[in-house]
Amino acid sequence: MEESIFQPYLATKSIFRMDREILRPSYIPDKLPHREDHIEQLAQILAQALKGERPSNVLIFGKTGTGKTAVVKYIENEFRKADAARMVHYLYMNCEIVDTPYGVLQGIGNRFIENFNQRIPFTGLSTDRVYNLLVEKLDEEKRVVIIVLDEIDKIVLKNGDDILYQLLKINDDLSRARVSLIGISNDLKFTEYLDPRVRSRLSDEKMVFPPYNAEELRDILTERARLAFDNGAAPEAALSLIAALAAQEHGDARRALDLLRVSAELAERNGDDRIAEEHVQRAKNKIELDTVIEAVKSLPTQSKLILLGILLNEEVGNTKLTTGEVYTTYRELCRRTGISPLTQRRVTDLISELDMLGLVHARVRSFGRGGRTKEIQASVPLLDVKKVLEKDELLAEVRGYRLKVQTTLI
DNA sequence: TGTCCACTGGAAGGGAGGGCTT
DNA sequence: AAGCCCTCCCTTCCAGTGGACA
Repeated sequence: MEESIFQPYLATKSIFRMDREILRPSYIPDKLPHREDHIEQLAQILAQALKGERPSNVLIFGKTGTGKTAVVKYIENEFRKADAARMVHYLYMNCEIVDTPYGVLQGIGNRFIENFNQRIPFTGLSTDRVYNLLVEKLDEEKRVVIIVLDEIDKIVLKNGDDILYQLLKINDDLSRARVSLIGISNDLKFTEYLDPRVRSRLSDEKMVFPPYNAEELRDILTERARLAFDNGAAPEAALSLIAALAAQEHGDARRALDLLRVSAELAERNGDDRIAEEHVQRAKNKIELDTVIEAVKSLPTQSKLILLGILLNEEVGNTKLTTGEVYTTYRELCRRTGISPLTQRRVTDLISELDMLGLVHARVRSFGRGGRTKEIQASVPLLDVKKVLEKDELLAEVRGYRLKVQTTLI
């Protein structure tokens, strides 16, 4: 066969044993190290459902990557196995993606509607209508419905607790079906935003998932590495390093697994047969940069313009900016690109969004007579991000544009 | 001690885009 | 076609504010 340019890459022997899905956070292994107790506790509560009774509502707390979602999905699989007759419906919903009351009701409802044409549309009906439709659908049969609301704090923060109130009292409107809720939150304080009645009904049972420490992370990595790699491809030293790095980042197991996967990919691409410390360090940098670049790419144009404005200032040595300065630069960029400018009020909000995404630092500071404003600073690598921004066709007019250096008088 | 700057961030509301109901 | 309803993105309006300075 003729040599193709792909040949060298195909020839390198993969250090992954089979598909690398095993290292993705979405993969649910048969064993979740250091979460056995939580699984058991949750199983005990939810087992009621198999007797046809409504289990208690559960609230689960824990930071990202502490295994909340994994445990909940694990239980879902167990229900699949145990409940052949499908009396128990277990449905998972992420409130960060579906973040409106309407969306949640619609999402739940559609799980019970097989006929595509009868599905609840994503807009158009009144929320009450959708609720009634949902009640009607659920009550068609005697069944127990367990609804998992992941990132439940997101929806409460945005829309208040009306939707939870509605879902909690849905059992009063049902005669045959029964509904239980499992809420998952990153934020321990989130119940403070709830109406006391909602709070007490929602948290019949509470569970807290503590962050993993380095040792526990190493166990998790070892377990996964055993499945994913051939012997020796992931030496203990490498796993320990990854565990240590991830433990520094608040014990996030998802981070640890990502780091392992990317380290392995880098080792493989390099033609090495095992993961070395160097691969781990490079993987760490790569992940950090990739995350930022992805976030920047998916920004709406207006936010890109604002971010570019902040970076252009940084380029000329102006690192700490006020809202006013950012807005002035932004207006200039709008003028040059022909994009119609937003009001300063809106731009403040967009700056706050950039802050939440971790792309800039913005904190409110008072300069006395100089007024009270945000102090804004980019927190992304200037050159890499600028390159990404300038790829946007809408920003073509300002490619290579530089700000004039301020002549400081003093 | 009070003033006053440059905003902040809440509230209300408009209107576009989507889609059902009658 | 007219009348609703929902969400998203945005504008307008504005009371409120931390702290350097007079």
